[in-house]
Amino acid sequence: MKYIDVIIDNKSKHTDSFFTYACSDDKVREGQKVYVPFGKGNKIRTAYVFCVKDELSPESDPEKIKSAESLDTEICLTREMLDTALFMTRRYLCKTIEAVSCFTPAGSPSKRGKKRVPYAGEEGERGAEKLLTEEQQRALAEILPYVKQKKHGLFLLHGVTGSGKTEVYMRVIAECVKRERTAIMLVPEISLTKQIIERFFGRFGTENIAVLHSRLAAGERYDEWMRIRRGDIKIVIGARSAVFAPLENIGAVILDEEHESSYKSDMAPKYDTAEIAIKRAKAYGGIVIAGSATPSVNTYKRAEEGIYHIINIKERYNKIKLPLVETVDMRKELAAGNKSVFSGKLHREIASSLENGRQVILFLNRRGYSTFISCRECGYVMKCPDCGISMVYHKNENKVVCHYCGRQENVPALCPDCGSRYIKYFGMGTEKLEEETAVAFPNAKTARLDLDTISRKGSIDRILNDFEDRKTDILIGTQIVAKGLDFANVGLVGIISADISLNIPDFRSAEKTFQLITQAAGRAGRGEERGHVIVQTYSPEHYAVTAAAAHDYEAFYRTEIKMRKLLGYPPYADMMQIVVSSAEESDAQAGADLTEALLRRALGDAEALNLMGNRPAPIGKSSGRYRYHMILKCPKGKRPLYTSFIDAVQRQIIADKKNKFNIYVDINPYSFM
DNA sequence: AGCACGCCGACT
DNA sequence: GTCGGCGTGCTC
Repeated sequence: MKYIDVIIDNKSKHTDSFFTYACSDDKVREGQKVYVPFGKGNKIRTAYVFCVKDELSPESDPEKIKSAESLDTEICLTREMLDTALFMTRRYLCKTIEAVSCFTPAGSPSKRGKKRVPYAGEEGERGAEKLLTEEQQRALAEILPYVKQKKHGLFLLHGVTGSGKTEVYMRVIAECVKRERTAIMLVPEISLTKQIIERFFGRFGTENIAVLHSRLAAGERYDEWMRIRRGDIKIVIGARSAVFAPLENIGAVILDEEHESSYKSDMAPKYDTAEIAIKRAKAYGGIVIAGSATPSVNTYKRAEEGIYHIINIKERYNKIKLPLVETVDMRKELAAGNKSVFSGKLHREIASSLENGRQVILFLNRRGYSTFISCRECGYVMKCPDCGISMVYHKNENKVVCHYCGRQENVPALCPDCGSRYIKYFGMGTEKLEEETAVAFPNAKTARLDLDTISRKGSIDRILNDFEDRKTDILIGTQIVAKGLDFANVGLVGIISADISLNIPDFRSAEKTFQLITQAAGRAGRGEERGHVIVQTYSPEHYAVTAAAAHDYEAFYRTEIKMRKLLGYPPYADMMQIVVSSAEESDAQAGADLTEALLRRALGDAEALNLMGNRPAPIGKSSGRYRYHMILKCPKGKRPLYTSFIDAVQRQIIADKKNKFNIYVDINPYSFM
């Protein structure tokens, strides 16, 4: 007879703790999926074993102990997976079962006996190993000894677009496979990664790779999980959830485009993929490689501190020159009487590109509906005096609002800076841009690529194929067009407005702008001819714009890190968003007030100064529930302390069943809406 | 979260 | 009398 401590698979916050069962089957192991009777009705529920004991611990009451019903002999997690799940529970303040569920396959075995290989017949250059550039060789010389010696290490591969980072990843993975170790290749968005996947299939063979993507049916997912767990598969490719692949002896985890926001989960558990990757790799003496042309400020800071080894790749393949990036000052355009979306320069360049038979990409990053208040005369942008963040125009109330602290102001009739009456709110989306493009270039064929046009299944491939086949001349799109697309015939990239991302109400706005300009610019001139990029902006002197135009990451980083330090933003702090929601507005507000009071008491007078907000969240109502939020700025190094306070408050609130509101925490959310 | 228990009002 | 409303409390 064994005794097992299990976590029950149900959604309740009230049962998020260990329960002890007797188990007559001696084959039971830690990590095993089991079925146990639970609650008054003894309904059979799924559970996961965290601990197997021979004796009942003295504090548990033998009278109360029930017996486990049966074992699931198929599914058993490893100790490392359990430990990583527990790490997540502490770090992200999620329920243990939520963390465990990341590691377990949903569903049951696929009914269809044979699994179809999704990319069959699309094998690339089989086995073709490209010759390495000097810089790639140096990168590998630094990384491979870690793999060979089974030594844990973190690497930041900082290389411009087209510098051959993927070849470095593949060589590292080949070394892992050679040593009977495994590897995880993470990409931000699997649907935009066909080229990388095909190269991997070509190099390693389809039978050795599992590609995990959201299109997999539950049964297929289960089958893939089993294939990986059995050890049949050594290489896993996928988006962020692939970091939980049931591999053992992990030699390397690679995060390609590490700066991408999709590596932060926005659903519970709200984990940071890089942190999971590091935790898991470390357990096996494996390495983590974060690769990007525009590393996140957080990661670069950690590289400066020596936590990551930084490896630079400065040269592009075949020494293709980086594109020429020119900035157009839109204030001068207005002064010259041009009110169109196209500056004179961009208009001329588009016309001449089309004449020469070359294609054009127009990029407009219109995220959500955010608009901003700006003076067309002097470039002044209305910012919250408390938060230093751009304020957003709310049409309903006709007010200007800071989405960070909730501060409201009236719409100014005149520019507070220069007194001009040309102060206006702006809003231009890709749809309108497409219309205006059609008017300006009536002979050109245009296509639009954004969330609205790709929602239909397969339409993304059609749009991209048409562009590839030169059936369209001008491709207009949001961030999607800036990411990883590779068209040899694109000579010109126009960034319609760098100001949109610059003025979003977020402390990362400069970072996002630098990344977007750099990534979009990387789409130009991937063939033989040098590409040309035109950036239109009302803030041509902003450091994010000038640094991106000069292809100078260091210059951007130095300015940005100073600002972050000054304002106490990440990486000098963790931003903890606490959201209270309820079906009734009054309950949500009362809940937020109670949460705030409890938190202030737990934090003490000094630390409570870092608790800001407690007001309706910018998105004040979502799926019928009213939302309030507050933000706790946690200074570097105090994260365990602060999370323990929040955890205690959360438990206290949950314990009182009279409370009619929900509370959740998102640590370093990507968006504070 | 479920689910059962239990203490009140409405109805055959 | 008894059927069922949902407030309360517990789950190894």
